[in-house]
Amino acid sequence: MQSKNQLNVIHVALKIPFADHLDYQLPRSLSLPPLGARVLVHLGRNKPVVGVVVGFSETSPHGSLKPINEILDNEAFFNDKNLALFKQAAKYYQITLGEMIFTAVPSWFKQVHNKPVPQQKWWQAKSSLEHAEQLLSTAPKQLEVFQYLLNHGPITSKSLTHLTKSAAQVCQLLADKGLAQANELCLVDNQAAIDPGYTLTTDQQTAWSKLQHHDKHFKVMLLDGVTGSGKTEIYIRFIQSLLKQHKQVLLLVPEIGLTPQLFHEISQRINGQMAILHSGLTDSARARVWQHAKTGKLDVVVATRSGIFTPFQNLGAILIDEEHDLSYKQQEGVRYSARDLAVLRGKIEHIPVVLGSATPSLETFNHAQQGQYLWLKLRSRTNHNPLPNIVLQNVNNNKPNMGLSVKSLNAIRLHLTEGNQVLVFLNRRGWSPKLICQECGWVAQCDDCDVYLTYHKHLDLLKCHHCDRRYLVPEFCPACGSQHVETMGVGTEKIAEGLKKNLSTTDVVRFDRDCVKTPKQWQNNLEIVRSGKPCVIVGTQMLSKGHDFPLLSLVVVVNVDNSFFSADFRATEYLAQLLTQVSGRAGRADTKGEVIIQTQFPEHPFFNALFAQGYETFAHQQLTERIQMQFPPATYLAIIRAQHRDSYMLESFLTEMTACCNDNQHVNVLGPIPAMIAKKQKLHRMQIILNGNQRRALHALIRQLKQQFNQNKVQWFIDIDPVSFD
DNA sequence: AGCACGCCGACT
DNA sequence: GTCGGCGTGCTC
Repeated sequence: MQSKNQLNVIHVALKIPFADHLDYQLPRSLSLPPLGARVLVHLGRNKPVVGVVVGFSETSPHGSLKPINEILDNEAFFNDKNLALFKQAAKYYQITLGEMIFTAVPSWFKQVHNKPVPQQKWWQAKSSLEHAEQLLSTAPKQLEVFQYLLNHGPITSKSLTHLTKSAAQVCQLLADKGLAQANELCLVDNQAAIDPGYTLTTDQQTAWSKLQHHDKHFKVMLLDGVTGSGKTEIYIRFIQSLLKQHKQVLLLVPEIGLTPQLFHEISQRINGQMAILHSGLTDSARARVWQHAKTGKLDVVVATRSGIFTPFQNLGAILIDEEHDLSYKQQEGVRYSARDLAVLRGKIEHIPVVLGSATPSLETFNHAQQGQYLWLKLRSRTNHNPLPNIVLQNVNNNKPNMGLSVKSLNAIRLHLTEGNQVLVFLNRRGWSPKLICQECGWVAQCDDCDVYLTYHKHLDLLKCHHCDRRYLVPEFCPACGSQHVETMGVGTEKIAEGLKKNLSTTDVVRFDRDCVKTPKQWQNNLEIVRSGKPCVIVGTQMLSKGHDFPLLSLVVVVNVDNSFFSADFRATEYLAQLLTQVSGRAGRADTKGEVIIQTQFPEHPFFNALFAQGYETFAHQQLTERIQMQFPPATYLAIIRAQHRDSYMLESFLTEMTACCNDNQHVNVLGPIPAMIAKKQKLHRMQIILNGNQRRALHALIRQLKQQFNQNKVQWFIDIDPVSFD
């Protein structure tokens, strides 16, 4: 079959950092694999690995080529648009094509054995109860399962194990009798969608009609709506209209915790197959979603960050909820931004991209203001809840005790007696973030990291929040021998204990990484809150987004002042987003909500800018400032990060690298400077910050550096469009 | 990245 | 005498 001129050299992308692809020879025994198919090849000494076909040629510049061992897909695993996304993303983030592809793929598809993805069986009753009762009069267990299927199906047999351990077998028996039916997907009844018959607000109507004009081509739209303005309703209508055109929809959400809520809300309103995709799933579950999205069996996928790479047969739109959220940026390995890749993917697939937020990032805000993105504003609240009353509480003349001032405590008491719930927000877990010697000023630090240790009272230990190393509390100051070593500052543990002491009759529910480690603990905590009795919720970042607590009428924010001294130029943007999001949680239909912010600087212009004029005006001011100061989004940023156990080696290496950048016309170079955490797990960390007003020049410089410094003495990597300096 | 080869220090 | 540290170099 193969003639002389045939393309027998196959370009295979592999998970390697030094080349986009390696060349392999197609043996005569195999037919030409399609572009985008996975193949099995050997790499190095004799290691079988999975690669992806990304090109063909007649000849190769390399000497003797190894053969393709096996073709794993008869049809393309990735279509042209998928490959285009990977190629452009790899180029943008300055990594190899293979690295990009293989950070996206569920590991099931990287396994050399190429077994089919294990399927799930969703069982459903297929007969009437009367008929089943006749047939199963002598099989009570089967009848019980049948009844359960009738009321709760479709369901997996795994979710039936509370009825019988052999649920899978019982289901099969029912199927044999024609009483039940299994499907590989959770088939939704096509008539089941509920139409609550909402009337859209004027804002919603305007947004919705504009949105409909852009449902068949590439267009980025910012759905800019305050909390309670009905963004979800717009998402749902958009999804419905796309499903009618037999298109698929990808909806990205920031955190795992949010997926079930939104999933549920949407699933009730649409006729179609939905799936959730997030890092908490098993690998085979993730692979299953990929497979069904790829073959077009799924209509809607609700996913977190990595879901942006899900292959679809006929993708119609990408929606990104809470687009400003930092969790869309991967902070290790390939540092991609799912939000930015969504825009890229929209362009490649010729489909609309909807970015939703009550507090858009300045990057997105900028695009909207310049008209590159279509700006859809929702300014009125559908629930007509009045906006909360915001109180800036000066803690200088109102000293907090256990983190909360007397005024705050009184307010909390008042709201509780009115039968409401209260949220105390504090971005710091543990008892106190510092252990300090009162005489010489020594502060307990981690031996392996350059950070202070946090005291945890329930453990009576000092903990490093960066490497998790634990230390005993010293009885004497190791520096001067003094006995006056005391904790300083406040964390969630202390706040919660202070509240318990002061409000002995009320439940205090704590949400932080120490208390909520598993989904079950989340659930337990949620149940207490959802039960509706008055309680105080103490939480960190974990709580700022997502879960709706309908009975919340007061939010107390503790310790926001750090942001005013942060070295991160985005700190005030983040604080504004956080305060706006958190404030949106306070207030009910019948009670006006209240937000108390404990601060030493109530006169700070930040508060006035944000609260007197609102987020939009605030963002506008910030943007003007950024442009003046030549910071993103007016310019483009990249960070070169490096770490080494020898601080001298590290610094001299980066100094050499900086010298190569200094004569660049278009890029400003800052560094080498220590990373914000200058030492982590025994490794010193430094960085070079590159800031340029031309993306091309910045990328060209980085490409040059990669070529020039491709040694392996000092580990370094590039972070394009960094969002944090950690 | 992963893996092999290779050359020097502290252990049965 | 070996085990094992990590420096160096290669992968089509």
